[in-house]
Amino acid sequence: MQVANDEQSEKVQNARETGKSKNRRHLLDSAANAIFKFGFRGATIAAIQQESGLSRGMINLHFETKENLLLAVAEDLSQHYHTRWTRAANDKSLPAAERLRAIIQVDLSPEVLTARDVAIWFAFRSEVTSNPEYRQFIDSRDAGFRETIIDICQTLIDEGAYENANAVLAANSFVALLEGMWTDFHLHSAEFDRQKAESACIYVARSFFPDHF
Amino acid sequence: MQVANDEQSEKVQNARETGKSKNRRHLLDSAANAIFKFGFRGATIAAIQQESGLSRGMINLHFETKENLLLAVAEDLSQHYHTRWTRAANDKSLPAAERLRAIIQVDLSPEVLTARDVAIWFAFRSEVTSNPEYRQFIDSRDAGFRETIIDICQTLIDEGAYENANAVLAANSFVALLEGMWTDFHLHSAEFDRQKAESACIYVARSFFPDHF
DNA sequence: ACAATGTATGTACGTTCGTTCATTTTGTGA
DNA sequence: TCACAAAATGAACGAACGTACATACATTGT
Repeated sequence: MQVANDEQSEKVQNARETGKSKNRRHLLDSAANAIFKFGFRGATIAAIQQESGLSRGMINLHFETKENLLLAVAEDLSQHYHTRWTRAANDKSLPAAERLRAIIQVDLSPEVLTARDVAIWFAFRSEVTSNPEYRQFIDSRDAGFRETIIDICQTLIDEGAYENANAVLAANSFVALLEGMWTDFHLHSAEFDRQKAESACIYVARSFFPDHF
Repeated sequence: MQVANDEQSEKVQNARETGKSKNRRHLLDSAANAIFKFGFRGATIAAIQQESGLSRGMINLHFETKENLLLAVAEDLSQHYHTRWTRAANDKSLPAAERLRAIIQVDLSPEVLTARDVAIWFAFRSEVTSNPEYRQFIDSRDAGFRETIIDICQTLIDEGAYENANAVLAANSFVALLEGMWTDFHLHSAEFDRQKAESACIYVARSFFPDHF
């Protein structure tokens, strides 16, 4: 979350404002760490405060309520992921096959697929049925992501003139495949091998589009 | 000589014993419902008690602690899933391709893939990093599952003499694919279509093993 | 330099948490 | 039938929860 200044173009932050936004940022990280270390249930005000090293009242000063802080963590995570995959997917100079490869690589990169962040994804997703407010943030692979993959698959099918191919089915498979890799990483992060995961994804891509991969 | 048959062999349940185990079973379901309705954090003693209609002390009587009850819920869920997929996978009379199809179908069936159970899977998985005791139960697709899929894939590769095929990569893809379908179902249960999900899985299977699917 | 204003602190408060346990109810065996 | 034991109950407890708020500190504009 960016600091909302009066003037959108200029960032004339005084020492006071920079200090405040710095603490806000620090609280987001501390809350994320607390969720990772102690789980959703263990991420209490006391735990987050101890993690941050700041004072107890800080959370309510910056976020009013603890729930608002958690929502801000989810939003932060969502934005972080969104900027990464769109950066990889929207490089129109690359051919479709390379864009698909780039999306896969980003999804499995140490920048996106971290033990902490994936644990937090799971935490919010676990309560999405009981707390619908989380939905807007946890649905990282939203309609836009899926549609992008569909477009790429359709392009590849057209380029390769593959018979009996189906862009929607192929795209759904890819989305599920990537989700499943995240799950595997979350549950077996010690044995997880990013290279093998990528190989499996490319293996699927080659099966779908043998002339491209 | 006297045969010691009185103990352990038969379960002559009293009305008292049946009543107790009935309440235990009821508490497991009530706890599961509470997790589904209110999330892991909202599944308090009070919530579970209200859900069950039983008295407050019941939980501690049957499970000592609330955490034990949660562990029992995880164990119950794990066993339920395990019996289902093994039943589908171990029918040796079926050819390998049909066994793979059966596993896919079970995984996506209304018996296994329910909104409540998947939400509970996510709940326990979300805290597996902070509470290692959960690991033994939440790893539904354990080594046995993966190895079974690998075996099936290897059999199919041998049967079809597919070139450039790799059983491990194919199996990892299938496991991730099924996990991803669960995630999709969890996040978009309203729009989720079991038939389309199965079609996507079969689409992958056909891409891997065109002579079999 | 100095009010004014925004930021930071930590104690205090009411609520809710999980657990305990004295009591009541129910089923069992003699 | 009756003494006994197991099962079930719910009020009571200390601990931990999130929040409110009086206070202290730091930065700003004049």
